[in-house]
Amino acid sequence: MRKIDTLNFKLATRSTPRDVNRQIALNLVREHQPISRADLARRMEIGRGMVTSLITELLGDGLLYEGQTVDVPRGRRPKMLWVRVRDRLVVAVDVRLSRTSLALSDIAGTQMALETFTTPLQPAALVSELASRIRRVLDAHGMKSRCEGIGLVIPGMVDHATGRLLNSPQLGWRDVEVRRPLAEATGLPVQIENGPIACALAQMWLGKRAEEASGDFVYLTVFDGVGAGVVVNGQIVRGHSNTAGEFGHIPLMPDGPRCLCGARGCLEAHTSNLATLARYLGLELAAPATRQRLIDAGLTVGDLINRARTGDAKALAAITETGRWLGLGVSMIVSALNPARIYVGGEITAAWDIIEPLLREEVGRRALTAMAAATPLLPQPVSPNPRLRGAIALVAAPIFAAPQVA
Amino acid sequence: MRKIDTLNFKLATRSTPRDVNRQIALNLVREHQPISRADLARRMEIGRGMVTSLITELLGDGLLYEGQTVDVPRGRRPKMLWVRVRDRLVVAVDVRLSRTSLALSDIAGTQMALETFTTPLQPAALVSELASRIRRVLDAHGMKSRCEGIGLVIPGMVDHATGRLLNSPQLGWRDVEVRRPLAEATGLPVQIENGPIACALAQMWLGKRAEEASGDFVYLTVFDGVGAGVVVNGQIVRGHSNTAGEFGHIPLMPDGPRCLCGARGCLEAHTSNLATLARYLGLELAAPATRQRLIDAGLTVGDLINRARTGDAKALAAITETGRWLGLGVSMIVSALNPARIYVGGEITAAWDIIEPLLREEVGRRALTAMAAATPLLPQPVSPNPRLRGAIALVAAPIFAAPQVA
DNA sequence: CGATATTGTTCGGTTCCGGAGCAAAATCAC
DNA sequence: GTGATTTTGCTCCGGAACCGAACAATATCG
Repeated sequence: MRKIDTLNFKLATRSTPRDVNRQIALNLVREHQPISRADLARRMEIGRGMVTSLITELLGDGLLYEGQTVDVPRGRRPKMLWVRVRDRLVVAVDVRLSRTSLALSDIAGTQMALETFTTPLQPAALVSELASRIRRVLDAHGMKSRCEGIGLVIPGMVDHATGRLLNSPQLGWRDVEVRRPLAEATGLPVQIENGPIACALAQMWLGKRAEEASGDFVYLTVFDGVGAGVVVNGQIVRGHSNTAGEFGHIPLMPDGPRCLCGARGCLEAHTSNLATLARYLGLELAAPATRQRLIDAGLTVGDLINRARTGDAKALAAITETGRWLGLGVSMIVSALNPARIYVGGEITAAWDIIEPLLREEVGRRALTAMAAATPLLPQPVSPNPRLRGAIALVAAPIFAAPQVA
Repeated sequence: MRKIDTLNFKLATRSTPRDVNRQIALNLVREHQPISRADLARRMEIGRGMVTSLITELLGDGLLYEGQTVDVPRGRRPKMLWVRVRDRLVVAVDVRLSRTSLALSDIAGTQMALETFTTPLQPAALVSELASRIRRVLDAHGMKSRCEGIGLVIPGMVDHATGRLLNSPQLGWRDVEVRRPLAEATGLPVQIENGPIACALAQMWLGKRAEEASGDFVYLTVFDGVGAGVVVNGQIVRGHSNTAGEFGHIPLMPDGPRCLCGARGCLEAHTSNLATLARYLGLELAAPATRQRLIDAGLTVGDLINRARTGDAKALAAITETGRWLGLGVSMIVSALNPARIYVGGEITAAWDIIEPLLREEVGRRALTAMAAATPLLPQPVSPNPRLRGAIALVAAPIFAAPQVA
C-alpha cells in the first residue's frame, strides 16, 4: 500500500495497461524461459489472444525471440519464447582505487571480454581513457550498434538522478560529473552507481530464480570499506541524500577503535579488510602511517585466512574477532530491516566455515523471533567480480523494471 | 525503479487507468482543498474533460463533495471541491498494557468521542468488550451505517496480511487472531497494526502538507519500549516476517545493561522510559523485582523531567544519559536509512530542549555528509495520542492509497 | 453591449483489454 | 487410416477509458 506522491506522480494513459502487461510478460519469459504463449497465458490468467498481441510487439522490438517448436504429449506443438541476448551487449566498468576493470558482456551476464588498467588520478582522464577503451572493445566485436549501454560502478556516493559523483573518499574526488561526459563521448546511455547497490542489483536481476524470489534483502559488502545495498519491495533504498545503506559507519562500540571516517567504533573500523589486517599486524587503523605499512606488508585477507588454516593462531584470532563484530552488524540489519535474506560479499567469505557460526550465534542471540533468527546468511564469491555483474545489472534493470504508475 | 514480483503481480485491466487517475485526483483534492476542476486539470496536466469525468465518479461514490462557488477575477466562477468528511466515521482503538483507549473520529482525524477502560487480560474478553463499546458509541452517534472501519493499534508484532497478533510480550499473548472475530462481531472492516507503524502512518496521512511531502522518514517511539515505523518510497517497511523497525533491540554496547529481551546493551535498555527511571532510582532494569518497584515508586518520566528542571541533578543526569544513547540510536538510523526526517515521540520529548543538542551532536559526529548530519529531528507531542491518530490513519490509508499495478 | 477570459460539459476518435470463435497441428481411439 | 480430441496460436469485435476539440455557461473589461 503506497501513498501517491502528489509532487511527482505519473498519470495513467491509454497505453499504460499495455506497458504494464508487456513488462509483466517480458519478466515472466525471463524467469521461465523457454515458455510457450499458452503457458504464459495460464500464468498471467489472461486469454491467449492477448498474449499473442503482447508477444508480437516484444518480438518486433527485439526483446524476445522465437525458438524451435518442441514436443508435447498431445495437441499442437508450441513455439518456445526466449529473451533475446545475442548481439545485445553491455559494457561493465568497475572503478577501484588502484585498478579499473572493464568487461564486455551480453545482457544476461555472459562475459565476452575483460581488461583491467590503472585507474587515472583525475576524472577527466578516466572518462577519456574509458571512452577510447570502450570504442576499441566494441569495434573489436564489430557490433557497436547493438550495445545497450554502459554500467559504471564507482566507489563513493552517487546521485542516481543526476549521475553526479557527490563524494568519493577513496578516489579523493568531490562533486564531479561523470555520466554526461562519458555518455557524450560514447553516444551510449550510462548508468552509474556505487558498489553495494550494484551488488544488490546483480542479485536481483542476474540471480537464479528460486533464491531471489522476494524483493526484500540486503547485500553486505566487506572490502576496504563496509557497506550495504538495501532492497525493499523490489526497490533499491537510496535514502533522501543518497547515503542509505552506510552500515559501515554505524557505531558498535562508542569508544572502539578510531575509524577512517573520524568517528569511533564503526562497524567498518572493526571488520573491513584493512581493520582485520591492522589487527593482525598490531597496527592502529587510523594512524597516518598505517595505510602505507599495510601496503608494504603486501598481505591480503586471503593470505591471512591461509595462515589461519595452517596453524597461525594470531591470524585465526584476527579473523574470529572480525567474525564476531560482523555478527553484531548483521544482527543490527536483521533488527532494523528484517530482510528475507542477507548476502555477504568480500574476501572474508573464504573463511565462511569459520565466521558463519559466529554470525549465526550473534544473530540468534539478538533476534526477537525465531523467524528473524533464521534469516539466511548467504556468502557470495569474490569471483566473478560481483561489482562487474552489478554494472551489467545497472543496464539490464531499466529494460525489465516495472513502469512507474501513479 | 521496481522489479516486478513474478509470483505476486497485478495485471493492468481495462479499468486500471481510471483507477489510477481517480486516485491521483482524490489525493490532489485532499492536499489542495478547496480546489476547482480547472485547477486540478492544470496540476494533473490533463484536459478539463477528463477531470469532469473523474470528479463525477468521485462525487457519486461520496468521496468528495462540491462546495459553493467562489469569486475569481474574471470568467465563470468555479465550484470548489472538498474531501467529504461529514458522516464518515472511524473507530480508533489503542490497546496498551494497563488501559485501552477508544475514540470516535471522522476520517480526517477530528475526534468526536473518547473513552478509556482497563485492558482485559484475555484476547476473547478484549474482543467482546470492544465490540459492545463500539456498538454503543456508534449507536450514540446514530449513524453506524457511515462508519468506514475500525483501526486497532496493539503492542507487539502483527502480521498485516492475516491480521494475526503473532507475539505481544507486553500483553503476554502469542499468535492470537484478533481481526476476524472483531470484524465478525461488528460487521466492520478492521485494520490492525503495532504502535510505531501506526504513528508513522498518522504522519503520512494526517499530517500537514508541507512537512510530509516526501515519503521517506522514520517515526521513533520511546515509551516503555523503543521502536520505529520506517517509511520508504511512501510505503511502510514491514520486513519479511513483520519485525522491521525493531531499532529498540539493536545493540549499542555489547556488554551494556541487560535488556528485557534477554540480550545486553540494546537501545531500549538504555533509553526506554523504564530504563531512564531505573537509572534514576539506581535499579537494575532486568532484575525480577524492578518492574514492581518502578510501579510502587509511582514515578513517570514527566515527573523526572520536572525534577530535573527544578534542580534535581540526579534526574538531569538520568535524562542527559538517555539523550546521549538516543543520539547514538538516531545516528544509526541516519546511517542505515538516510531518511528525509526523523520524528521522535514519547514522554521524553517534554525535555526536548535538553536532549535535542545531545542528539544533534551525536548525529553530527557520526554522519558521513553534511546533508545527513542536517537530518531534521522533529519531536512529536504525546497528546493528542499519536497511536490513536495512527489508528485513524489505518482506516484512511486504504481509501487514499495508490492502487497496486504490476 | 460586444470582446475576452475562465470554467465546466459533451462528443467523437483512438487505443487497448477481453471473451469467443476458428484454423493449425499434433495424438488417441478404434 | 480416419475421425475425435486436445492444445496452440490467431482473428475479430464489443466495451472501457483516454484525449483533443468544440461548445455552453458565466463572469469582467472597455
